[in-house]
Amino acid sequence: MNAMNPADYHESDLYRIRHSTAHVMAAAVLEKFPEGKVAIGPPIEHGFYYDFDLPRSLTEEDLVEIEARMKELLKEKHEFVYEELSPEQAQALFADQPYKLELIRDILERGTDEYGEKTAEPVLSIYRSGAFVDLCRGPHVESTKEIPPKAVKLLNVAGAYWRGDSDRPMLQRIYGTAWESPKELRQYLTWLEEVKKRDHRRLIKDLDLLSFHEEAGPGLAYWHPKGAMMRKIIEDFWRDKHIEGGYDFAYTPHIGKAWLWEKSGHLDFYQESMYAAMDVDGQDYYLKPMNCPFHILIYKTALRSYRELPLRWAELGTVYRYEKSGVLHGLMRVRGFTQDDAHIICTPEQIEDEVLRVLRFSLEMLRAFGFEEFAAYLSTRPEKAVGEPARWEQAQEALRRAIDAEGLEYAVDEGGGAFYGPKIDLKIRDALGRSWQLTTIQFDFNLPERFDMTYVGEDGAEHRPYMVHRALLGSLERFFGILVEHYAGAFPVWIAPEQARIIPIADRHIEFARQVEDQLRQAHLRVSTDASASRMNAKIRDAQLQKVPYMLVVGDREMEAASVAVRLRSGKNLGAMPVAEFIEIAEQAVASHGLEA
RNA sequence: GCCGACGUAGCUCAACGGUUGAGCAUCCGCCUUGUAAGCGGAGGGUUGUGGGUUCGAUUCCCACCGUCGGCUCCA
Repeated sequence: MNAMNPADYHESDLYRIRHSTAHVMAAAVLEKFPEGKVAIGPPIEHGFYYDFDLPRSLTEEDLVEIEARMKELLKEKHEFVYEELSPEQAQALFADQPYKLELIRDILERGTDEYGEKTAEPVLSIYRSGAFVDLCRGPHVESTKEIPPKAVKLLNVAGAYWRGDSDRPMLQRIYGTAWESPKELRQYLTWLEEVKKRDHRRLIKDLDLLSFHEEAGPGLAYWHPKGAMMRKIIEDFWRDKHIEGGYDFAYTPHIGKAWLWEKSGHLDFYQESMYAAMDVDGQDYYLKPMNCPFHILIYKTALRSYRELPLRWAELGTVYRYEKSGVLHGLMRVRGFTQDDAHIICTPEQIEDEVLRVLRFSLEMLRAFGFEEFAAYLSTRPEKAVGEPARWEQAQEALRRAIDAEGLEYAVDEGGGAFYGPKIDLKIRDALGRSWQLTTIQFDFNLPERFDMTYVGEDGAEHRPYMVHRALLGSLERFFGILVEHYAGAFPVWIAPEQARIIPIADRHIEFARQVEDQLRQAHLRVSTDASASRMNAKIRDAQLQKVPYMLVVGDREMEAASVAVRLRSGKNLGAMPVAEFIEIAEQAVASHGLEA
């Protein structure tokens, strides 16, 4: 399911098919609910949707019915006929469609199309197909005969605000998908099943990695021993890399007085997403939503010289944010999480080198975890911003040059930066072709000002340092969830919580199995022996389901030869080999960060 | 936060206006096994929580909590 680039997609036949299918769906819905109001219905990445204002909530059965009716309509082979209208004609045609009237007003007054995008000149165009007519800029297929009915499927219903505005009415959105052929639809549905199979919320349960507890608070993750082992491995690797990368570490508290958050501005801007204050000896304390103010306090414990810059301070800092209940999603969106945070404090002259260094560092880190495809996003100065324009300019240039130096493809989000500074975000593509934002590298012209951070320059005067926040993996929880889905739980050997499982065939082999286990443990492999009463086949099945990379079967023959019969979770059987040889193979896999071999 | 759906044993799911069932897992036996489930037995749920309707609710209604699909949001 690799995505086309947006411009190509917009011009494609597939786009037309989906856009037209959305119209056919709207036609079917209006037949069923003649009093229904229609909003907008664009193509999206893997299909289309259409928003409706209907007299009642749609059910699963409605969807089945609507889909069946759509297929009939498609078979009737309606032409899509384009027409341009005068404002009066358009208003008359859509007199009982308030959402369309609003769109017409916008097209005329704001020069935008029905999706709110700017257009060259306002044109009120419609497409007729059968009895259905919709305000629409197109493009569409010539006729519904271009849409194979068996390549169309409705997927689900969800609520969606009119114009995406939470102050406006909630509409019902029907999501559907459409393809050029039934075969492509089947492939897409298979892909959706694969997505579901890899869902980290399922896998963290099946693999006994983490849990959540309703009784103890939503959005708060509990790391079980196996998940904790993996996290430890990730953290150890992360720390070692940071030492090599010239970072120092900090540890800071989890709570701080209101003063800190007033000073940082968090209470002004983000209070609604902070956990409520707790009263301690008559003072308000808050759980930290970010680590930066703490690092700044450390910075300010000394008069800093330009000679000690750049400072690079990293912390796996656990923060708490009160995310709205409806947005929590497994490990991907939680209320308590650990950022792989760092702050770089440097002089203006150093900024370019530092940015490039971070970017390279990030790519190296992400590659180590098996991600190979990256895309960069540069977000620049918004209308409302703090900090001198010259600094913004310099920072943006530094970011741009770093991206160029690494040869990354990137998109610019003009005016998309935070009010306090420009940033680069890096997205990775996972094994299913989905992209996830991980790394963020953000300038901050706000906090150094608010906390009056300074350093003494060569000239003996005080200067304001640059400060860059960066998180490479983002949050450990979320990164973990992404890793789980990327590998479908079959982690590379170096990360796998259990690298090898020894499977004695009969009880008389258990003692030998323990000896082997001990040898492997001495070689720093994570290993266990399945001494249960089950048969070998059941033990293998169990290890397979737990996605253990190496299964070492030991029976009479192995005991005789002091060997292990190595089975990989891929199903491949390497046969018997001396224990030392297996250790070598496993160590090789660990060192290469690869899968079992 | 908003719209909709859902919440039954550790897990996956079934059933029902009238004293909840299965598979897997667990425990106990028997079997001692050669590359994805050997066989038998036992234990385990005041059906998310709190109200209401009813002779009677797990089932119907309301509220709350949580989960799921989205929307808004994501410093």
